[in-house]
Amino acid sequence: MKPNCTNIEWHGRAKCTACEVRNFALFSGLSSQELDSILRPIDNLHVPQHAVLYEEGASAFCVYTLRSGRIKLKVDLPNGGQRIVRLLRAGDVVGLETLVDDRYHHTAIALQDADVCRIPREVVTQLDQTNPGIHQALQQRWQRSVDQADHFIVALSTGPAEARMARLLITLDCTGEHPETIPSREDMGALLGITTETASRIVAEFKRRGLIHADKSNEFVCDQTGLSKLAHC
Amino acid sequence: MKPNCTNIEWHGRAKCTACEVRNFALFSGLSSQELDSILRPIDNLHVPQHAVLYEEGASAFCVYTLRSGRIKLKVDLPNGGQRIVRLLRAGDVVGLETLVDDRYHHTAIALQDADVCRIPREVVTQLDQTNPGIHQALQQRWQRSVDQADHFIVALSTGPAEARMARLLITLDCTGEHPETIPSREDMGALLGITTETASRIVAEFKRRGLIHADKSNEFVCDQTGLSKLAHC
DNA sequence: CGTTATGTTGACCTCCTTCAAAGGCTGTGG
DNA sequence: CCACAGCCTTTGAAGGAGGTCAACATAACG
Repeated sequence: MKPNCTNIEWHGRAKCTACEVRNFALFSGLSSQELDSILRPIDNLHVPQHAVLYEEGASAFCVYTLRSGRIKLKVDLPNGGQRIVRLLRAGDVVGLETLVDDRYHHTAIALQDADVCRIPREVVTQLDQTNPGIHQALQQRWQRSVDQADHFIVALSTGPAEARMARLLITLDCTGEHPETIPSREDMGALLGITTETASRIVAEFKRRGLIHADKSNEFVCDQTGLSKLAHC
Repeated sequence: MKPNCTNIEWHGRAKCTACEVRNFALFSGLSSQELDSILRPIDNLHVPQHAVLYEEGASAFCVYTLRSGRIKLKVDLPNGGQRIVRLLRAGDVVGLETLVDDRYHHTAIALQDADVCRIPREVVTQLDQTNPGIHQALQQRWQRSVDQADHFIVALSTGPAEARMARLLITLDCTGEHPETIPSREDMGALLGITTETASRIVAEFKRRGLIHADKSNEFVCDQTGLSKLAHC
């Protein structure tokens, strides 16, 4: 997790003004001028796979925008296990609770190598007050969190394990054009509220039925239509 | 569901300025003057038990503040069943998605007779722009929705059914001082992602073990400490 | 007082967990 | 380059938890 933007050497620094995240992320409503004046305290971090971005209960000073990669938000259970409550991808905001609470509510871990923009709380709150566009964008981000959480309840925590797994794979959206890295069986279990073994069994069975094709080491493609039949049960 | 505030006859109309909701709800940052100028378009509705406040997918023009009673947010499943994704009580805001979307994302139904304040979207958005206090309050409401959704994932959709039920009863917070109306077994099933029968079995078993005492018709009190032992499994 | 929802209980069977072991992949050191 | 360790995945067998279907009890209601 090494800083980038604050390092003048970093070639990506200049790209921030033309950052691809601008198009869908928090700052889409800003002019280049405004963007420049804010950019200084914002830092670009690389989060290697399995690295912890922040820990549940830790002091929260920053919000993050996910530029690439995938991040999971998990909560530790009293019995030693863990439950994943959110799965974030490029364009999602991480750690919004920073704006109203001084502690993070989850532990954020990179599922794959990820790039994030670290934004101090004050930057966001200030922009929020001065710029109506940001304000609207923030509300949308918040609602998106709610919608994603609801999806975890309705789609990933309801019904038999096989249907949940099918819905998870659909959620991951791994078509031929967009092959994705398949999560570990342990993570899939924590996502669906089932054991690692059951997750393994179901994935293995899906492979046998031809619903999943594991291309390379851990890239995979899946039959969306076939899966959606199972999802409706 | 009959309007109150707009009916000049209604005696509760005057109470709005001294509304007990003011203390914890959306308008806690407002002066009496400001409050008065806005109050006109706001209406107080009574929602009888089992009545539908709004339906999933319906056009969303209003946000609601829950003054009393309890409201469930549910989603219909493709197989005919249903999943409850939120349980709201006095002070909670209902239908926040109105501010960023023109459709409601859930169906809102009163578990018990409820009183709500109906607030047109424009009132909230306008206040949000002019009054920083409202702005902060709104963000907190939004985060609260996220936290409640997360609680449904972590506490009510994780682990064996008995532990989930124990956590649900703890969440309902029915001590001796605050006896609560126990939800129907069907609703408990939809809350926990289990069948009505299993919900019934567990509740009956809890009664036998003395963890729940059903006082009156459907008021009940429960042994919080006894339940929390089961919750940790 | 019959009729209809809602709660309770039983029997059976499926699904999932648990415990255990074997196979595969990766990295490391000899 | 091979051997070995460590981790993850896969698979098996057994037991338990929860689903399903059905009967019955109880409460609510006209």
